[in-house]
Amino acid sequence: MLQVKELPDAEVLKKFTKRYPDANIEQVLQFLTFLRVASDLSNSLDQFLGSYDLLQGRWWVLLLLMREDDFSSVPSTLAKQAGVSRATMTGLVNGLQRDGLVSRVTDSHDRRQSRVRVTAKGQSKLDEVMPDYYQRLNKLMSVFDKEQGEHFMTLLLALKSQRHIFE
Amino acid sequence: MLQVKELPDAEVLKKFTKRYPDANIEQVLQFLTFLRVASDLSNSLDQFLGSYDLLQGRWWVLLLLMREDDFSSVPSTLAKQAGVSRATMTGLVNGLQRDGLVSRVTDSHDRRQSRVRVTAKGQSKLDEVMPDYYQRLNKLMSVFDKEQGEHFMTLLLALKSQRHIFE
DNA sequence: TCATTATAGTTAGCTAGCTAACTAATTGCA
DNA sequence: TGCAATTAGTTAGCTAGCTAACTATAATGA
Repeated sequence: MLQVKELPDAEVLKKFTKRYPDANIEQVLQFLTFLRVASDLSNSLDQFLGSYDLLQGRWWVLLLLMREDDFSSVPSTLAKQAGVSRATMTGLVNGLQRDGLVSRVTDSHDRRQSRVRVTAKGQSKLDEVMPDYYQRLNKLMSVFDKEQGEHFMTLLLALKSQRHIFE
Repeated sequence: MLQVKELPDAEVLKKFTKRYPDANIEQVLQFLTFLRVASDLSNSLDQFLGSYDLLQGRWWVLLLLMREDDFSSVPSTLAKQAGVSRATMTGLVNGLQRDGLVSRVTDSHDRRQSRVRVTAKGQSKLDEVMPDYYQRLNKLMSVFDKEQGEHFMTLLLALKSQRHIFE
């Protein structure tokens, strides 16, 4: 993820505008600020999760498993839900298994599949993390009042609808 | 970067709210949507840059070098500006050098330092990419009118000011 | 002066993403 | 029925981050 600390200043932008006349300074700053704030927050979240020996990838796998009634799922489904490749999911599950947070169960009618289940240790890990997470999230998002929060969502969804433009 | 495809639906959120009473559904959705739209756009940008054999890391190094009057800088400065470690910068410069987009110049009074300079090939690479980039960025950000764009920035900066909460 | 401290760059080894290629198992259809 | 196509999971090898440790050089201060 983009992580530029020094956004271009006025002088630099002027230089670039000269070389590349299509540049629109406001738009560039809005876009870069958007990516930058998001990556800063994402890194902060990782730092927070790191204090519980988790990172976003592993944390999400645990959360996806907790959604299920029997606290278990299959890797390919998890991969789709998490938006990562099956290969990546193999790695995430390996790490979680090594730490004792999930277990692999081969009990299945389809012998290509394996099931992944959150262990008791995995559940108590989440029970430690989540209250702290929700309290911090509450503080964070309280910078917006109700109207601002809704407007923020509207703007985000408008931007999202245009993501094909870079493809 | 967080990349969850399936944001929690109402039923799942209800289940979580039961287990973790501090959860505030609107806030969770706003936060996750924010990270998700940003990571989608970041991935789209990478796809776009990939069509020019670049990725964000390398692209930013080239841009940082183009800011300089003599098109050159030193790795440690580049690392600070790009917000990556010196080790990561070594790797980025290696890749760029292998592709002939930058060169390393050891000409220096401080023999610990080396200078990195954009080559003519690197400059023409950017001259290919940037007009296309600015045109697409223009289309993307045109979903916002002037007022919306300014409001978006205000909201982003408010959120940014709270990033310490997860640390 | 010269020993300590700080800085620059690299290397090694980690996480976490990717694609492509592989094995095993299942499904589907001629 | 049996072969082809599909699916599930893993592995190998890539990019791009990180920290920690290392070498070389420069700066500092007793």
